[in-house]
Amino acid sequence: MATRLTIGRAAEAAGCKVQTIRYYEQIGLLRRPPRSEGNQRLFAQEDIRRLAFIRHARALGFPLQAIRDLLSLGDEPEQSCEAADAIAKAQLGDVEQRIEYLQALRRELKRMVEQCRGGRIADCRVIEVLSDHAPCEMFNHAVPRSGVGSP
Amino acid sequence: MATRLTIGRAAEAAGCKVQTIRYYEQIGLLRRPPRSEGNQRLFAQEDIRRLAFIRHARALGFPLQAIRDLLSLGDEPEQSCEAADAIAKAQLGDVEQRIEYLQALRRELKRMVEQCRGGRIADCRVIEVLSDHAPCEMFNHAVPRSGVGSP
DNA sequence: CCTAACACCTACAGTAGCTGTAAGTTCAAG
DNA sequence: CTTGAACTTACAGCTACTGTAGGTGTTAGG
Repeated sequence: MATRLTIGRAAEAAGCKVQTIRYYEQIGLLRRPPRSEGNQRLFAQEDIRRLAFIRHARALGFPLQAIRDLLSLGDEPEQSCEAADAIAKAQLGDVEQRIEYLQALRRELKRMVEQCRGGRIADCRVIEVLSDHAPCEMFNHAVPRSGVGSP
Repeated sequence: MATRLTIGRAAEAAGCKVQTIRYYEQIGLLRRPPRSEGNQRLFAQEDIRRLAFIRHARALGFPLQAIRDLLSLGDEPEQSCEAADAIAKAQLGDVEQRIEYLQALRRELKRMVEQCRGGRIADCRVIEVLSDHAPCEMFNHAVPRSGVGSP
């Protein structure tokens, strides 16, 4: 029951473009999958899961290098625990800062939507509220240049 | 006490590169600030706050268009309530999905760090856990192409 | 006052992470 | 066996920066 998928189905499953998958293969994030008689890629379920993981992590703004690090945790389960621990902890700290910031953003957006019920926007404090994190270095690795928005 | 900052100080304050600020000015995300005698930009505190907001939002993976929308909530407080409401609600939905996903990521990272205390990584389930969100369309606009990571 | 060092200026080229297009091949339905 | 969608490679183009070149402004020390 080796239900292998062609690249189009894989892309559909992961919610990304076909070219993105080929790109990930090219830069070594995904293995080079076996090919059909006619030279078409055939992806196993494991490939699809790995791809889905990459897409989710990208959607959250993790750069490919951080994703490479996270993936290495699963790829080399026999590597020293300290190394894995360091990667996981760094990502965890990053994730917690993101959550905190997003919760502040959510509070303010909710407040605005509430206020809107009453007619006009009196005072929009989105910027004030969300820019005042002065000493928070935020993330250690840079934000995706190209839209990490939504795939 | 108009404590205006030169571009270098502004960049330091916001945790970004000098060129990034000039870029934001160029694409109209930041106003063209007043200049000194010698033609150097002088940023007011309000500019810095706006810049800090943009950087935070970018670090979270929001594309510049979404940031433009958020900023417009503050820039045009007299705009129709329906328009503002639509923007705020769309962003709110996006933000809530991000929070949910990040919380799942946090749970799993914590689990790994816990497990790590015990010595070696027995079974790393990071990928399994985070790729199993099959039917979650996640975000509506694409992920930043270029690193939203950290600046 | 003069100069060295450093921050600023414009302009443009290069990078990451995709995304689209062109030109051609393969596969599955009818 | 044909038609058309899905695949192939290759390469150009996009977003959001980032770096570099070549020149000007600003400031600290002598």
